Amino acid sequence: MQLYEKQSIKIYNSLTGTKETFKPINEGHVGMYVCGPTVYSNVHLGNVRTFMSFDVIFRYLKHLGYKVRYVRNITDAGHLENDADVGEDRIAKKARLEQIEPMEVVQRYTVDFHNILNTFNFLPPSIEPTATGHIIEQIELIKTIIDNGFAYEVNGSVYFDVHKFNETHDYGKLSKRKLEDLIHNTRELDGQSDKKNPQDFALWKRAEPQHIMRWPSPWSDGFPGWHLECTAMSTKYLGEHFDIHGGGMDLKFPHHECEIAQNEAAKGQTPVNYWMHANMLIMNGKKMAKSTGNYILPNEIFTGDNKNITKAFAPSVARFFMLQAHYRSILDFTNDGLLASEKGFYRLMDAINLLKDLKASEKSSLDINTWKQKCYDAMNDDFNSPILIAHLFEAVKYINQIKEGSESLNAEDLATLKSTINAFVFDILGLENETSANETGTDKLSGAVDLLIKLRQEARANKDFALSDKIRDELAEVGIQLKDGKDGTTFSVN
RNA sequence: GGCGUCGUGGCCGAGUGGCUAGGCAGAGGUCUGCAAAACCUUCUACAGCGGUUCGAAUCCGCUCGACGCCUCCA
Repeated sequence: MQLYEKQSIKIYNSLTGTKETFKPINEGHVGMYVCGPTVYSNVHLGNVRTFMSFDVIFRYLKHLGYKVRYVRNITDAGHLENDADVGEDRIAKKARLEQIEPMEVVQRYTVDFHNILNTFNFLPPSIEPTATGHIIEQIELIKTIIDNGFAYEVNGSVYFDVHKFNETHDYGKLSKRKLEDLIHNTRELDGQSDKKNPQDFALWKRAEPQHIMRWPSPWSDGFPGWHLECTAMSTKYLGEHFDIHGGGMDLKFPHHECEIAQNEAAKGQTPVNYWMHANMLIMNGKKMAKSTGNYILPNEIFTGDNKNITKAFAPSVARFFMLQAHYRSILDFTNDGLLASEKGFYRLMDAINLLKDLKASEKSSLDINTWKQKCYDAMNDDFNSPILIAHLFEAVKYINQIKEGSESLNAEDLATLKSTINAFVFDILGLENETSANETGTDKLSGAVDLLIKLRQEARANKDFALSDKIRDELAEVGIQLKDGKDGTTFSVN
């Protein structure tokens, strides 16, 4: 029996605006697609937050025993800089500015992206396809959409006919927009356009002569449109109809709306059962923007080399900070918030480090199974990591109380506590125990500190408090804190 | 302007039609040679104005504000 047969998940579906009980198309299997980054610059911290939300969702689904195929693409083909139908794509622009090949840009920032995600302890997705690796699939998809009458060719470019599509389908159902409103609100753009209507979007663009990234197609030497790759790759690896599609809130319109339209136009069915959108990350109460300095690169969190923070933070601290907010809430990234999370995080880790020394009793005074189910209930309720963390702090209290002898657990309950807390903290939230990360050093260190603890104990027995305090205070200065308890002294490295 | 997502105590952040979120910070206590840690107890809330209801911070309406998309930016 798999865990998912006992734990019923509810997911907030952006399409319907309600929480729905999750039921996969094929029992025991989950197909999940998340829109990945465009690799033309360092990955945005907000993007990291979005992917972190789905990393935890991926981890939890796997924990429940689902066989999950998690597809997250890399956009390496470049998009037009605006919808005005003119201008160069973002990757080509970056390449021109830095005087390197477009694929060098792609390579550099793909490596950077993977490095950052590894540092944050992300699990790699099952498949990480690239847009340039699926040009043929995209061309085939365009052909189908043209054949079905929902796209037209003009001067070597192909556009999706939104007005035609809307006659028989509902364009705007995800973002709750009406085509009439879109028409009414569309601005007049200066550049001349081949489009029949401003709401139409490109499926294929003819490349200008200076455009480096280009592929042959039945219509022109050119490149695929902005929204097409996700449709092509999700269909290829997850099928025409799959379970979960995720991404940042900012992608809801037009990107995801267009994906739905492309799928319905090409395959005649809506592609996704559960649409999930992660909310934005802001900083100091405002939108992050390079131009105003209200900005931080993910890497600068680890080095502390940014004026918006006062010190460096461990990757797990930043991860813990982000997971203390629900994925559908706007999260404000602040130095004070990080400092508070850091203290809480290390308190959690200290308690976990105490677990291995806890001794089982004859009887249990705590109801561990109820607590365990509360942890599952939290994650089952639309992956509510903040509630889960609240329950984990409940366990911190348990652990400290057991250590002090005011509460007790029998062997079976103690084992349940250990396995549950390890599963949720490390496997599901993906945190790392920073304090004992380098095990080899820790063994030697603990031997040395244990000796100092023994010397201090002797000094205290002899009422030589000057010496005992010297040992305690000087260890504290190098970041080793002694903790006197009923059963002797332990220490933690900060 | 349109469409979304929101607006919770000193700070961060959950949740909910009537019953403790949690973290950080503050206060008191237990323990300690003194501290720290830990444990116990505890003070600050639900943007504003109306309405529905026996009862709303929770539902509805309006106002104000924030953030996102509509327009390059995750």
